[in-house]
Amino acid sequence: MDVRTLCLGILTFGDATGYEIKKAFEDRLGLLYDASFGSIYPALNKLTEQGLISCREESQDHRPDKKVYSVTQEGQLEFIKHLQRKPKADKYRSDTLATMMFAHLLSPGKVATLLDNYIETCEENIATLSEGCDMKSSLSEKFLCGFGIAVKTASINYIRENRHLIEAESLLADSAAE
Amino acid sequence: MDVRTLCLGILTFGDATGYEIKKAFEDRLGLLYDASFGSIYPALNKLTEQGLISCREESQDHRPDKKVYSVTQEGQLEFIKHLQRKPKADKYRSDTLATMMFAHLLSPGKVATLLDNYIETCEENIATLSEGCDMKSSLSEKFLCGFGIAVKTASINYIRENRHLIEAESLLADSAAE
DNA sequence: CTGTGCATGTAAATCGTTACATGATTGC
DNA sequence: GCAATCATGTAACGATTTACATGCACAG
Repeated sequence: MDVRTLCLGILTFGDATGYEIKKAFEDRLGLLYDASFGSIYPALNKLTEQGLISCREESQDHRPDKKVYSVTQEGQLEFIKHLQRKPKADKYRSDTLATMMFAHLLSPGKVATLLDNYIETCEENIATLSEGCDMKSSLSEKFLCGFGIAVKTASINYIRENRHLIEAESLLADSAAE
Repeated sequence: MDVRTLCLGILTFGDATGYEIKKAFEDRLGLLYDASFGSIYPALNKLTEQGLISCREESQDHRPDKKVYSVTQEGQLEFIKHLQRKPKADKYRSDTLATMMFAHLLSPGKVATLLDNYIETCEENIATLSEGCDMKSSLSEKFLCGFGIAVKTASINYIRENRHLIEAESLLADSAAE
């Protein structure tokens, strides 16, 4: 799903400014998708052009003016139509795991450190998600949060139980290099 | 990791043509990364320009000529240097899961179908990975394969146990719409 | 007085896919 | 005869990030 579509979707939860949409990306979809201002603002302009959202300007005291966006009927319909499409396959990108494919080029110490750091990051993710999970209002947010926790927990367990495989590969290459 | 770097890495396993590198992406990294010819061939040309790989042309009987690439010493060093860098955070992109965030706009039937299909896809992934896992020669490949299986298995279990959350959200919105 | 939060935007650069272009061989 | 596999490449297009540009308010 591209930023444009996701912005439209986020606005179905209620009116918001570009700035708030950025936060919604972090809060609601942080696990899956993110977007920078450089993609959000142009996306909002395009959606407005297309009549899928509307915009009203509000001036504030002690704050910069803001543009509050709302979904139009066409926008809501367009988004629902988009949701009917066959979802694309998941994609899991991991620099660390990719690096592990080249364990034959790394020292056993480096491999161990990478795996330790990876586990640590997963644990931090779980902590953040657990914290957030209770605060979330909607069931779907709890669902996604829990999904993240489940996947990260499984990742940690797998690595703890199988890191010897990758560490062996590195050792092997290391001794061969002598 | 970008395609250029990954091509360099794949070549550390042995010489290969662009075509074979494409297959290596599928075989070794299919779970994590993929690349099209449109990115591989230009990457190989650039790496050659930079002197990180070298190229020899081989003509074949009954087959088109091919260009076989090898990593140079500089290339190997450059790649190892790249591996030392702090790996970027993992990113899990899922259209299906993102769609679930908008369950309030979907019929309960649609949500159920999406989840069923998602589980089915995960099961297919697991089957493919299990099959492949035995055939893999290197320990690191087995490790990655196993990782995929572990994550997908955890995903399925989580969804089976928690799909009621998301299905409730959809039902709620559905009844409110009446 | 410095960083953080609020608030919006543009332009350049990066990275990648898709589609096109070409062409032989092998298996069904 | 048609699809698949082998084999290489370019060009158009799309999406997104990064860096830049601006500016006020509040807390430590």
